[in-house]
Amino acid sequence: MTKQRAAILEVIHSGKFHRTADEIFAEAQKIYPAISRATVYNNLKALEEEKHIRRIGGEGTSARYDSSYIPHGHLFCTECGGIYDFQVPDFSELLEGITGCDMDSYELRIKGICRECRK
Amino acid sequence: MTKQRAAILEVIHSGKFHRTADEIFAEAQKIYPAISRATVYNNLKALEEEKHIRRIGGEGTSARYDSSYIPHGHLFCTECGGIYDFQVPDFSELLEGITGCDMDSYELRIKGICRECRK
DNA sequence: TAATCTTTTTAGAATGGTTCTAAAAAATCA
DNA sequence: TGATTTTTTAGAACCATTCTAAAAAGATTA
Repeated sequence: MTKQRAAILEVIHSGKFHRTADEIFAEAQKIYPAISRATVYNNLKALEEEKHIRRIGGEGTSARYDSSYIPHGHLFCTECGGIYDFQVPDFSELLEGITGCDMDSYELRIKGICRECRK
Repeated sequence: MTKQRAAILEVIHSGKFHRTADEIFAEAQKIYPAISRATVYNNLKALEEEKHIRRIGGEGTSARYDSSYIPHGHLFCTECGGIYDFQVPDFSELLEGITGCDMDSYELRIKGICRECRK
C-alpha cells in the first residue's frame, strides 16, 4: 500500500459519489501534493480489477467512479445530468438463467427525469 | 433524408450489431464513398436523440451502437470481449416505483463469462 | 543493514475517439 | 427561381486516457 494509493482510497471513500478521474486527482493532490495523474489512472484501473470500485462510463464524457462494486442501479437524469444510485432486487439467478453466463456483476441503467427535476 | 443518412441507416439495419462509429463509417463509405466521418458522428448522435438507436459506451474503448432502442440487456464477456443482447422482463413499473423518476428507457448490463467461453 | 529485485510513481509525450470549424453543397421553402 | 436553412465535408482541435522511460519506493533475502 503506497502513500498515493492510500490517498486515492481516502478520496474515494469520502465526499460525493460518481466523481471523474480528474476530480479524484484534484482531491488526492490535497492529501499528497506530488501525486501524478497517471498514478490516479493506474490505481483506478487496478481498484476496478480488484472489484473495489466500479467504473461508470459517462456517455460521451469522462468516466465516473462509483465507490461500490455491489450491483445496483444508476439513474442518468436527462434534465440535470446527475447520476443517482438506487437499489434493485437481487436479479442474479434470474439473469444467469436467461443468459447462461457465469456472472460477475450487473448494473441497471435508467435514462429519465429524476424526481427532483419532475417538480 | 439525405443520401448520407440513408446510407448510415442502411448500415445500421444490416449486418452485425454493436459496431463502432468507425466501423459504421467504413461500411457507409461502401455505399456513399464521399461520406465524411463527421457526418457519421452527427447522424449517430441525432439518431440516438430521436431514439432510433442506442449508444453503448464501450468501457474504456470506443462507443458502440445498438440498432434497437427498446430496453434490453447486454452481456459484456470478460473473456472474449463480446457484447451479447438478451431479453429481460418488463421492469418499467418496478423501476419507476423504486426511483420515482419519469423513465425514458433502461438497460441492464452484465459483466461475466458468456456461455460459449464457459465451455 | 546492505544488496538485490520488483513494483509503483512520475512528468510529459503520444494516442485516438470524438467534436469543432468554416466553407461548400444540398435540401427546403416562398 | 431566389432566399433561407440544414447538412455535409475535410481537417484541425480537443481532451480523456494510455504509454514511456527513468527515478523512487517497497519488498525480499542474506
